[in-house]
Amino acid sequence: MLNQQWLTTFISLVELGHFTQTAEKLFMTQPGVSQHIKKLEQQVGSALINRIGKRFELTEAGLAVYHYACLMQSQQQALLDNLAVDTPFSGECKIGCSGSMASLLYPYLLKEQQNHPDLRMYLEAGPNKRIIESVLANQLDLGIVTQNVVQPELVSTEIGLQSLCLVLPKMVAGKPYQPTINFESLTLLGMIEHPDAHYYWHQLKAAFFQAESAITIKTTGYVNQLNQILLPVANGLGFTVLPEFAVRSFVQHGDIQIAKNQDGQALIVFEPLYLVNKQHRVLATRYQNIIRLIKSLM
Amino acid sequence: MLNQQWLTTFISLVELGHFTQTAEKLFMTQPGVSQHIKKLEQQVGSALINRIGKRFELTEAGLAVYHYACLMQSQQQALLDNLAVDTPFSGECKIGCSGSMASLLYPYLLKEQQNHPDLRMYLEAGPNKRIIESVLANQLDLGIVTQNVVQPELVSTEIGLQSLCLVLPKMVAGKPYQPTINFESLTLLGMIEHPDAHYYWHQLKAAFFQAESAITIKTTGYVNQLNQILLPVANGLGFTVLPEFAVRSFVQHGDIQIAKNQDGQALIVFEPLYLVNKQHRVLATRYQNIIRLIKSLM
DNA sequence: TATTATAATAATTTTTTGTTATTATGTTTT
DNA sequence: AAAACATAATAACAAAAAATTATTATAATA
Repeated sequence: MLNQQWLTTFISLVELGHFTQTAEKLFMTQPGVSQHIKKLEQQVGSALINRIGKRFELTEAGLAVYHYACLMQSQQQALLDNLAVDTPFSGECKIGCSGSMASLLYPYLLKEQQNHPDLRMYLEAGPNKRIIESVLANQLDLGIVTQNVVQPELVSTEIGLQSLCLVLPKMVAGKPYQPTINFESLTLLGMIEHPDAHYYWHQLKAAFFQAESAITIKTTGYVNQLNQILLPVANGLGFTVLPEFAVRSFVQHGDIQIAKNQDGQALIVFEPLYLVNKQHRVLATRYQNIIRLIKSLM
Repeated sequence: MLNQQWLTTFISLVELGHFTQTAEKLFMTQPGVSQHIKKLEQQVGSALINRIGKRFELTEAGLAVYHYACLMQSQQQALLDNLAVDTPFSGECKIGCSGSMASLLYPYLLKEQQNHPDLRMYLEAGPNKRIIESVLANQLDLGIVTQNVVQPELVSTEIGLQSLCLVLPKMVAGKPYQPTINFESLTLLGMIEHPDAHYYWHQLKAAFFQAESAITIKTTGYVNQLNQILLPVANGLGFTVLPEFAVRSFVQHGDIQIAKNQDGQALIVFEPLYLVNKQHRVLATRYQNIIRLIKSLM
């Protein structure tokens, strides 16, 4: 790797055009400057300056290295400036959660960013598994998941409950569809899949259809855009399982309904939400505020 | 400045997660790795890793420094790759010339770039003086000027002649304008200025109006966009002086005419064009081709 | 619990870097 | 044109930095 100190010397030399003056400016001796340049030329593998008597002219390579050196210097300054601060309202917040959680959370995060323009929100929606992997790989600092992770590298804190409900069409093939369903009718209707559908369905099945747990349900569609998952349901093409707040924000609310069991009780299960972060990475101060915001929303 | 070698060690450490393995990979000993990290932390001014027993976790600063180090490495690779090659058909060509010359030259330069996609043409139009300054400051490698520069830092080679002509409107205030002019009629008409107008006018005056050289001509307009200089002339608002090829490429050719003297001879002066570059900077190979192209156009 | 593996520390050697003194060669001044 | 001055290269030496070896403490693992 190119020696940065030599690059610094080279910058001064180019700008002053003078070995002795460069030495004075950098509190070193003139032979030191000569040495730095010579070594830099060796490292780079080509002449940087063209010596004309006691003056010199930059070579093609010299000009390129000069520009490079200037770039390095400014980038390093930027790095050091960044490292110095750990303020509560600036910096990048890298968070991951499910798609439905993202659509709930993102507006609030953006509002936060508007209030504090030096914050930069980076929100990634994905399934539990990928979020956990990303947190482990330092690509995300904070994850919101529905599983209580047991890995020793991670800490998880319960922050609240989310209610999952089974969403049905109001009409199927032109006829009203009964909200008081049984497992067989679901089997006939089929499921609209989405990234978390399998996991959500598993939760619901465990709560309400323990007996039939072995039977698999046919899939009648797949979308991974949250705001489009309920469209096929509204069109009578299948049922799906989603968090309640995601269902409430659906526009064509009249075309869907939440399933009930024989007693008229809504088919809803509550599942805990966990905040996940790496055990030994101290979260930056700015996350305290974000965590408070997330908790207040649950 | 951050020591690049230490950064390299840090990159390996982060990626391998292991001091001993890092040492092996970089052909050094394990205490050396420990030393590098310690020194880097001192230089940066904050801890880069959080030591948990024999394992470690990156800190906020550590992650930032890791990203920085990766960036440095790729940028340096890019630099060294660039330095290695001096091929005739790749690299940046930084050339300066007058606006009119630019409009003649640019299409050919672009054609050259299309034939050799690794070439990058950077053409700057400006007055002689600025071109010479830019060449001196290494912002341009090659200049085309109309003055035979005498500075010892520069070399200039004559490459041809350019013909300057005095352009008049066909009509002024609804009446045909006589192309056989004298100095007085020009004085009445006024001049449309552009960046090189003064210098061009000086040349023409010296050739045809030596007696009246002290008299100044009023200015009736100014544009620095070459393709718009002749518009006010076409509208009868003034005369101007331009290279002949720039006049020929003007669209509303019917609205302008080239001045003649009493003998019916066109008022044209030839002025030499010079290629200028720095004496002690060896031009990259790619310029040989460009110079050949320029000469062929003259 | 014993064994193995890993990283930190201290002491020493090696390498690198910087300085002084000197020389050769340009620049400027008279 | 000659003398005075200034500048950069070189060589020899001193100082500082970095790498290694040997050792120890401690964590991970069988």
